Amino acid sequence: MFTLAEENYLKAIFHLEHESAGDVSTNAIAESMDTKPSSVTDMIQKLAEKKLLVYKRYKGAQLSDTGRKVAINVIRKHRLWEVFLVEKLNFHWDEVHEIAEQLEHIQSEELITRLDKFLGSPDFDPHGDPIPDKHGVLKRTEKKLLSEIEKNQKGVCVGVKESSAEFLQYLDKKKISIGTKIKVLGKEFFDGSMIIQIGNDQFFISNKIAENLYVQTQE
Amino acid sequence: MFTLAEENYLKAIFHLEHESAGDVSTNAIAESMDTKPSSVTDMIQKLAEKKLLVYKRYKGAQLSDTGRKVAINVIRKHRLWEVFLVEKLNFHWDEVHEIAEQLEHIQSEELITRLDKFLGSPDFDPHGDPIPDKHGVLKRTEKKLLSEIEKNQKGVCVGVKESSAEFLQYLDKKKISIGTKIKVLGKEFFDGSMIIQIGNDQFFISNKIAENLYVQTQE
DNA sequence: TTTTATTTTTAGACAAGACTAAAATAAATC
DNA sequence: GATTTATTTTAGTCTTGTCTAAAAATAAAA
Repeated sequence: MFTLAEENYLKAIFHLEHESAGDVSTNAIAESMDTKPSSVTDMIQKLAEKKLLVYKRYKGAQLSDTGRKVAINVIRKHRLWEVFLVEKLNFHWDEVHEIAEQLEHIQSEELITRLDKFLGSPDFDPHGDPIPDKHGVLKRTEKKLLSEIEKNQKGVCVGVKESSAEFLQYLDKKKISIGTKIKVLGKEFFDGSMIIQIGNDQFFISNKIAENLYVQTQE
Repeated sequence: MFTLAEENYLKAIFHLEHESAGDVSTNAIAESMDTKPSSVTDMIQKLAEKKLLVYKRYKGAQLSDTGRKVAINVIRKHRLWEVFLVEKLNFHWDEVHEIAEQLEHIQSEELITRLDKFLGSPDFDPHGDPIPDKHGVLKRTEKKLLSEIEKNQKGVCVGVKESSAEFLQYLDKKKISIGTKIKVLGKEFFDGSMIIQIGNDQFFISNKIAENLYVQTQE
């Protein structure tokens, strides 16, 4: 249906639309896709002709409803494959992105339907990002940074803000992953550091960590 | 490492080399890949420059050792994914080819190592074709056509010769699939038809069926 | 051994998707 | 408001992989 390049552009534009309001600039797309602005102009003009986005010269791009649908479907596939790689093939959550970037372009509705079922229709990927359902509907999560949680409150780890390999490896060492339940036992005012409890273990974490970890607070 | 087109050419040439002896002709490749001979000439010249095959003008092509290694690796991936689709996602064996054609090009050694392990290192794909191991070694099967089996001999169904959707569906209806044990109870001389036993059921099959079903006779 | 037919290759063109260099537009500064 | 700076677009080129049409080599037939 759509080429690999087209799908990647739509996906990138979708993500950029959610990072800041308004139209997405040519330069922003170029930077996020590690390509040149002139190449981006070429492509968004083609995508505009195909009605996958709305484009005005010098004014940036904005996904159309159909364009958004395509983007969300690619993201759904990406995240489902990530679950597969981590849950079934025992990859670490910091190893799966590149492979999922390839798998997300496999064309077969039936495949994704069955994969979803096989995985138990997960709502979140291994990084805690929500997986859109068949109709593109995302489970809305009220996720906060761990640093925003008050003393004695609990939360479930649902993702990370900055996903550098070093940070993910730190979390791995501390046995923190998606679904890990965290309770804030104490919070230091002057530097934002915390004492937290995971299972029966209690330990200290710095503000830098707490500001990069998303948790979902229990209603 | 290699492009999608390159991998497909190498795979096609590998299969053609096993269908008949000698160099593989330009026309044969073109036909098997549903493309034009001139396109094939272009590509095999490029592949020859990359030392993936040996090519002499007007004399056809022949895979080099490295070319064969690449082809076998693609076939390994294709067949492992077919096992995954049938065993884990419950696809029918006549639905998986197209999807596996896409999945076979996913680039990640680690992925295939883990997929193989996850599937229990299968020796055969759902069509009964052998799956090359990590080093490209194929389990040698002494497979015969069912029509070649003598009365009172037994065999295990390992594959089909012509895999048209109609034929595969016929087999499905008769509950014949890979691993099915078949015993020849009687053989009619003049038309080659047979009475066979599968489990506790006995039934009649025509020569046309018997000539399209591969079985492995027990040593 | 010519002639004819078939196969294969070359030459030239095209689409997708990228690039560089230069021009056009918009934003920022004086 | 004029000018400098940054962003975006155009024009032209390149690579990959394909095609058509025509030429060249091989194989088959007379």
